[in-house]
Parts: sequence; C-alpha cells; structure tokens
Amino acid sequence: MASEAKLSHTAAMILQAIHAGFVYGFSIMEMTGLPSGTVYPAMRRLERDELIRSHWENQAIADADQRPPRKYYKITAAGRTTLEASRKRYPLLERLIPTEEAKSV
Amino acid sequence: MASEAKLSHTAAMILQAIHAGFVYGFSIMEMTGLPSGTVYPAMRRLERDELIRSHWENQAIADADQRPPRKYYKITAAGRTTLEASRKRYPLLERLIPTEEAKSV
DNA sequence: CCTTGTCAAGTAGCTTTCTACATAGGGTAG
DNA sequence: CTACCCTATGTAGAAAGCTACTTGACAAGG
Repeated sequence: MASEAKLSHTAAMILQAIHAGFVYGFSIMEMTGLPSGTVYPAMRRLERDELIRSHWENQAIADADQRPPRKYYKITAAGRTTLEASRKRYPLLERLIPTEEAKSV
Repeated sequence: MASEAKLSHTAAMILQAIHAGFVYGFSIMEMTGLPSGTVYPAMRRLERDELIRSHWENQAIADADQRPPRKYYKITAAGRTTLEASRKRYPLLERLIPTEEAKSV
C-alpha cells in the first residue's frame, strides 16, 4: 500500500468523520446511521492500514462521566493524503460531513 | 417484504439518485463515483424488490445520439416509501443528492 | 484496416458491509 | 432483585459491494 490505498465509499465516509472530529466509534455510528458491525471492523482496517491511530480513554474519565471507556481515533498523515484522494473520487463526500476548515469558510 | 425493506447505505444512495433524476446506470456511476460492479447489481436488486422499474430506451433515439441505448429507471410508490424511511435512518442522505423539491427551496 | 477511445451495460470472484446478537457497567422502574 | 434501557465496543455468518474484466456499437486517427 505504498501510496494511495483506495477506499470504499463507507470507509471514506468514516475517515472523513474522524477527520471532522467524530473521534470514537459510537459517535460515528450516530452521525452516519451506519451499524456497529460496519463501523468497528472498518475502523480496525483503517488502523491496520495506518490511516488512523487509536488509544483508550483513561478509565477515571469514563468513571467520572458514568459510561464505558471510549476508544479514541485520530487521522494520520497517510490518512489525510488518502482522504484527499477520496474526496476527488467521491465528490459528494465533502458535502457530507463538514470539517472545521470548511465550516469557517 | 410487506412494508419497509431495509436498505443499505449504498442502495439508499442509488435510490435517492434515481429519485433525484439520475435515471440510468452510467449517470449514477458518474455522479456517485461508485463503480459499475456496484451500481448495476444494486439496481437489479432494487428492481427485483419493486422499488424501481426499468425500460429500455428506443433504439432510434440512441442511434440519433450516436451512443448505446440506455436502460431508464424510475422510482415506484413502494420505492418512495422506502426512501422516506431511509432518509430517517441515514440523516446524511438528504444532503447528498438534492431532489427537485429541495432544489426549488 | 486496425488500434484506440467513448458510452453503456454487465459478470466472476474476492472483500467489505450488514443483520443480529453478545458483553459489560451503570441507571431506573416495579 | 429482576427486568429493562443507555453507552460503548465487539463478533459470526449472510448479503452486498468492489476490482478487474468483458461485450458491443460507433467514432477518430494513423
């Protein structure tokens, strides 16, 4: 996967969502309407391909908020490059989930 | 499939595209960026489930335009009902492909 | 002529997505 | 204290999607 790993529409949407600040699985499920059985395996593949990276939330924070700990994701440099390419392939994607930059314009 | 056949995200996107006036396979490929191997089988399933209906373009029209004949699709009443339900499930869908009604607002 | 290009639809076989269910802690309602 | 809902992640097996290729007709270029 030297340069650009081609993404499916769903994978691109998930990557775009992470880029836009929906940084854990459940939030992506809610905002996209995609089921857990799509989102979690897809994120594992994105991480396997090093387009995103993850770390578990501190248990103390989860306890304080009275909910299960979240697995937070962030996009890597390679992920940003691939997302850029996917935006060209799926022109509708940009419209879907506005990024911070897009919002401020 | 008495009432609401549940649609995948991709199937919903294709149905929405047809509803929005992209009425043959190739135009849907171009506007969504989805490959032919996704679009044509998906449309066959939509037709099998009677959410859309198809008819071949008159050969004379294709000849006059110097291109292969198109297979035109249109959404059925059941299709509109299912699409309505899918819009609730996939909140991003409405933003993807604006319908005639949405455009005029 | 013959190769290359474009539009349009289609298929085989591998990969991804979806449905349905599981796990687990906490809250709340009876 | 049992039953059920909410957040959050996860899995197995069936269904659907994706890559690469094919068909076919017509146009353009050499």
